[in-house]
Amino acid sequence: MTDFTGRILPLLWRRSIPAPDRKTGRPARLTIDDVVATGIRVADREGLDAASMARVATELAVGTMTLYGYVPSRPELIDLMVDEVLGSRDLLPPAPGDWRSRILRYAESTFTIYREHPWLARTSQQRPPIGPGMLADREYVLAAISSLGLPTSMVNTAALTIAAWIAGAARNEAEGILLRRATGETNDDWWSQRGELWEKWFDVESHPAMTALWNAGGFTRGADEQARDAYELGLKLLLDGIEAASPAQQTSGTDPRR
Amino acid sequence: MTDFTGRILPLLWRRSIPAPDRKTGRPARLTIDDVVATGIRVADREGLDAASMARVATELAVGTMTLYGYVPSRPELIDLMVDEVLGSRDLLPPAPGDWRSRILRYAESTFTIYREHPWLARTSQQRPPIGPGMLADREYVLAAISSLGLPTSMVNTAALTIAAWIAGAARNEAEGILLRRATGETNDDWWSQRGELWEKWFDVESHPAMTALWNAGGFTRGADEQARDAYELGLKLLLDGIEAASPAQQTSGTDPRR
DNA sequence: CTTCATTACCGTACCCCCTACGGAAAGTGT
DNA sequence: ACACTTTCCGTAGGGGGTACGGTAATGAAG
Repeated sequence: MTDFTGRILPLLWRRSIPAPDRKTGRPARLTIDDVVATGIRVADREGLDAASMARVATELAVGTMTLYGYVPSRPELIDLMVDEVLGSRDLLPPAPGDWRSRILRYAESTFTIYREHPWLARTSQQRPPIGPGMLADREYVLAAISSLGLPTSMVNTAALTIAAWIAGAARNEAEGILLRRATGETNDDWWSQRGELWEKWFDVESHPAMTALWNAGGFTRGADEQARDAYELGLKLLLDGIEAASPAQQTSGTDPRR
Repeated sequence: MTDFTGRILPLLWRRSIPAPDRKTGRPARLTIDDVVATGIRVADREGLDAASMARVATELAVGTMTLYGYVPSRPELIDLMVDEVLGSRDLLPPAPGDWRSRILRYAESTFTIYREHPWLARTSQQRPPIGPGMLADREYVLAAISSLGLPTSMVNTAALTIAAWIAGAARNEAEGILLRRATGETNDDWWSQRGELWEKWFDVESHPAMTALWNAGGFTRGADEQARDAYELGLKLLLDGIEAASPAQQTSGTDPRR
């Protein structure tokens, strides 16, 4: 079978390479894409942990060890799943309009994939799989930022800032979805259940700011709404600040949304 | 032994409650604090996965199942570890100075605990353990924001925004530490290893913005430096934006740092 | 001092996971 | 029919979490 010597890149970029087209030997029953797609399907429905080697193999009606002929090990399978999902976004061709609406489209798309594949929230951001999907993602953000005319040294910084904010919010939402599935209660259910016990242990004396804000009605919105508010505030501040740092503002006036 | 009926709050708040002081029966060899402290110690040194029930028990020279007399199950142990660590910060009494320096102190402190306990990056942000440590954390941020005089409806939103940005950056850094430990290579090592293969698979045509930025020297800084730059840019923009939204600016002029 | 009630300790067993190894199986070409 | 190549996968070994039920250690009562 294929010899993976610690390298996952040929697998990530397998579609850029002509298939080896073997003539001899026992024909394979599956393709890598079958394995990756099944992993994604199981993870979508039952979470990342459920997408075990044994489970994916069973789903494909194949022995567990057969998968190791397609993929070096489970971590690599997960990398392939991540890149596959990132590559499934319809970001290209670049959205028309100014940079802001392009970023907003990116944000929408990011939230969408995290909602469809909430297990993404449990994969590492550092050292992502360097495959076509992930690069297309970066390219889109960089293209949007580049149109601003920022100094070169700031372009990637600004892109990382915006992407990190959006991904963080999407991950938080996805984490909430996972927890709702796992526990059967929503975030708001959960917080209000604890609310009952606040009376019992919460020490008013040592939490004056929190108490004051509570009494002033500063906690009336639900947890999910608060998270949304924070996301939108942060995004607005970051976009405004970056736009203000650019020499030539193409859009004048304040942003019409909100 | 103690009967946990699905409730972890009494464990989190155990220090606010007088010990039951049993007179009869076999005396316990351990305390919950022993178990939690050992869990933290193991996780600090070898990662969250290493802090298994079996391992923590061995460390305490006790049978695995003995731990279940102190803690309902492993997830609860981890919650207790998280709250313990959050509570170990020296945030109180509130730092002197304006709100900005208070937030910067919070940020420093957050980075410190994530560096000392990088496994925190692998614990959920949504639905954190509602214990004394986590509440003290929130209280500090709310107190700092409150001094700004923002409209009530915006206080918690601003606090969440800032806390989320800081925690996200601290988590990213911590994730890097975990990966360095696990793989033995730094982030920059890792990226430069991949760099060799860019020539092989990267398609210049479909990544014009990235290619242009590369040629302009926009990727000369290392991955960790880029992440730091992005963190600092984001923090500055968020703080500036929030300050600008407050009616009474106590500090006038631009911020002296940078 | 014995016995009992109470509490804590923990060995065993079951189920699930990942994966190294090596032999069996299923094709092609001769 | 045979060799050759490639794929399939059973077995086994090392982890992990935790339910169950028996055993050990104490204070109190007799």
